[in-house]
Amino acid sequence: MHKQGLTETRYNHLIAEKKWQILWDKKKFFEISDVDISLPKYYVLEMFPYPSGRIHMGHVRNYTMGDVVARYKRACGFQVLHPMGWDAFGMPAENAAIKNKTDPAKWTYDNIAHMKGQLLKLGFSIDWSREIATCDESYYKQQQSLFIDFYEAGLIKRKKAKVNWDPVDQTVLANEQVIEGRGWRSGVEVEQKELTQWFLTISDYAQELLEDLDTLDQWPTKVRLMQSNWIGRSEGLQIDFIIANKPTDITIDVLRVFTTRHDTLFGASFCAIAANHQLVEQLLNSSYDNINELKNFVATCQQQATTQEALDKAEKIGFFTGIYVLHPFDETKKLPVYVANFVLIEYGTGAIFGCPAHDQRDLDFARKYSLNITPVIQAEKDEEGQEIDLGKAYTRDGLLINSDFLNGLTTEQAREMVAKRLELQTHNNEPVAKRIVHYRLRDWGISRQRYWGCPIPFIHCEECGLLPVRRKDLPIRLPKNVSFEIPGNPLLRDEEWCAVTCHQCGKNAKRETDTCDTFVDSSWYYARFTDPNSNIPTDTQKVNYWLPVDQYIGGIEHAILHLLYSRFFSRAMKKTGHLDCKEPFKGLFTQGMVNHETYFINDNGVPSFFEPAEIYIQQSDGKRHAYTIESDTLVQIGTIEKMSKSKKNTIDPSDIISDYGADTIRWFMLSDSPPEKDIIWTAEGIAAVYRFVQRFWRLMQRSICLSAQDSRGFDTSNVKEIPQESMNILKAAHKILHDYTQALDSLRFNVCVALIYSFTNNFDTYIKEKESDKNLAPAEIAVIDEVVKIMLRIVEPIMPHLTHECWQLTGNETELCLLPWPKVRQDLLIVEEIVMPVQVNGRRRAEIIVAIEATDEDIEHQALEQELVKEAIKGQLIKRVVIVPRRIVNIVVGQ
RNA sequence: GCGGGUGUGGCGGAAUUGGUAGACGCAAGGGACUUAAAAUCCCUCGGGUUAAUAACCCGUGCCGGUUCGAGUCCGGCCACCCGCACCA
Repeated sequence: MHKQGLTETRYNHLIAEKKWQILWDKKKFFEISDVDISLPKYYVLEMFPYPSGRIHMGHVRNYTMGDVVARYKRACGFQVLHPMGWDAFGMPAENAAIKNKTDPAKWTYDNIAHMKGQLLKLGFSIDWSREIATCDESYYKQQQSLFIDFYEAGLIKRKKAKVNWDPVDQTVLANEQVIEGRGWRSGVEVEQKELTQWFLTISDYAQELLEDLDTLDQWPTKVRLMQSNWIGRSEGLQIDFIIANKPTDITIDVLRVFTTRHDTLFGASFCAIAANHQLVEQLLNSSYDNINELKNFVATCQQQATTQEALDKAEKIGFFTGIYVLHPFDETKKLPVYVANFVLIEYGTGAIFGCPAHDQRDLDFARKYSLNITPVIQAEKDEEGQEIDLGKAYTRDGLLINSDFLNGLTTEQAREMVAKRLELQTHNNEPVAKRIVHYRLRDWGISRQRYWGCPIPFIHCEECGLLPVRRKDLPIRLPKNVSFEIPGNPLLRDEEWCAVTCHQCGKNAKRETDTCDTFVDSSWYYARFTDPNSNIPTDTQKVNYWLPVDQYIGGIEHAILHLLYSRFFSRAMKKTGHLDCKEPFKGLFTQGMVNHETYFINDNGVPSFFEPAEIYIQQSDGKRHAYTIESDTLVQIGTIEKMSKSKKNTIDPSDIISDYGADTIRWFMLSDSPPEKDIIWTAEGIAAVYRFVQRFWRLMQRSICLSAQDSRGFDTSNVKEIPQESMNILKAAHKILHDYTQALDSLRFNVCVALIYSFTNNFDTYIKEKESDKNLAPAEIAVIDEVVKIMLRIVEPIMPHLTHECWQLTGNETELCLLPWPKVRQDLLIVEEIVMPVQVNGRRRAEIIVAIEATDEDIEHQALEQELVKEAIKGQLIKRVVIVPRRIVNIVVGQ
């Protein structure tokens, strides 16, 4: 291209993006076929998608961030693993099958094909040769093998337990999948059922999972905290209260309670047990007098709603059993035992002692049943010296009162003293109390009574009992052509599939019909990516080279579920010899959502929503008004919310890619908002980015046109021969390179974007001046060339197609994405002169330009010379002059 | 209730971690080019005093403190957001 012959062209994203995507794919730039374990590695991973059918903006934002990191790290010399796969098992495929009478497998693989096509158009630098879907036989075969290993190592158990049953989805749910008493998918209230289920023994790892959170210094504190709360460690005391008047037919002679407030033991005035406590069960099966009343009460408790509002309003009610227990320090004191609706069987021992003065629930209860309220902690006085409100339980620390030998001790000392004494006290040769650590974390129930999941590789033999399938018989494949017309688990009804011959005794046996929770599938996929075709779950050498994942990126919604399960899985896989790292994700980044405003009309109090595509916006008297395109009806502009089908405020990424291009959408996703915060999608915003894409293209065309002139081999390290203006732009470019690299290292993409905008403005001004200059000096040509190279290289991770297209204009042979990251020239960051603001008593009065080597005396002298400074000082005494090197001058004056 | 976070123009947000608050982008207003539109380019844009793009005053949720100097640190409030929760 020649300067005179230049006619600026518009950048055609449709042609350019297609061209580069084909080339990258053909040259396999992003595939790692032969791993060189002597190279430094970097594993960047984004949470793999569920193949719902279409890519949404959340995916685009997530994978754009990952791609920028991957491209950047490659340029920094790392061997980068950046794979993609599909979390492909799960309910939606089955629901679709029920609705449309399709095969879940076909539905899933069709969706994968479509979504992969969408992802390819975004130009992500993904190693597609490693693509896996969790519903692939080759994947779940290895998962079944892992399952058997875990079983043999005691990491999986089959046990009878109360589980959460979702009556709509007809399956069991893990505790983590129950939100406010409702199934996380179906939204209906879950029921409690006693079933024999498969459990992963995650609770054995509670302490380790908790402690090791401290090592995850590249995780958001928030996520670590959420996990810590979920594991819910509490140190307390388990105390056995001796039953004073044991009724006949009752085998229990002590009531075991758990408490963290044993310092308040002298304030105890009753005990309470859960409605489904063992003692209640025994009473119901005994010759107990009030058996009918008790039955009724238990029924009332079980009907109790578990929603938040209901719990807030629910009255504390109890039923006196007629049983009394002895106070462990004072046998003359007998505490009545109640069945109470606020005591949970799941927590602790399902029984408590109540201390009304220092626990709000106990106080409410005590008031209702006229039980003693004895304060045992001296309440602090408030600011006005008033005793703190007695209507409320005093739950803070303080000094002990009314507590015999504990009087005067602090709460902490009292706890220690109580524990010590009760540990020594015995009943039937057993210590009355034991210090225990209780965790909220329960074992992870993974049985699902569904078809579209990984079959659990076990058989039930009438003779031999429960047996794992032999390895050589793996995988246990899902049956094909299954009917979904009857509700419930199709596997259970498939007699042909269920019937097997026991490999041990040769008799008839039945296949296990439960499948794995899909969270099992996603708990180890990051390990499988390191060698997706291996005929064992992981290739030790490869998995240990690549793991841990250096940067994992995904949504905060997985803070507990997926991330906790994965942390457990890596430990379990370590124990069974499949890999050698405890923590699977070294760095974690949780990105914000993509939001959009909503449009609706009020239809008799019910909002009826419109898609952004159905709406146009007009401005009048400073306000925005929305109208429907179809009929010009005025609609209301609602709140800005997460894009969702129900609010119809979604934008299809594919439409944006065809209208504006992948680079535009990628740039938009990273601009403005910090990556951890939500971003607001606007039509104006995306149009503005597109303007920038065109502007950048024009600027690069013009710059490359200038730099194409002969620079006669000028070397820009000859700084003395570079004219001032060009020197300034070269320095600015290196400063941007420096700042940009720093921002990228800390994933502050929005700052990167702003830096590029800013520098583009400067460079544009500079190029305009140089274009009017007929005879550019070789030094100037060389500077333009260097600046263009830096710009293109650093923008490439975000807008790879556009920058490759520009790079092609320079005539360089090597593809841009293969070039190393530019080195910051430290000599160019050094400034000779600095602008220093001069303050008088902290108020800025003037600015001085000083040489870098200027002494404090020089600076002070120059500062005091300023007219405005003189005026501000006028008549006052200079007390002190603060000079912060390279920053600021502050003159402190006074009378 | 417990735990955590956030608060900066009309909006999204910068601010070298204690050193010129408002970078950059959006929106808005004005202008140039054009028959017109699109596209592009230029200017203004926190509030106030002012002829002024001279200078000064106020200004980072509120009150106070530390400091030569506070958006940044400390104490106390207020508001909003998120997570957990009859957890003993």
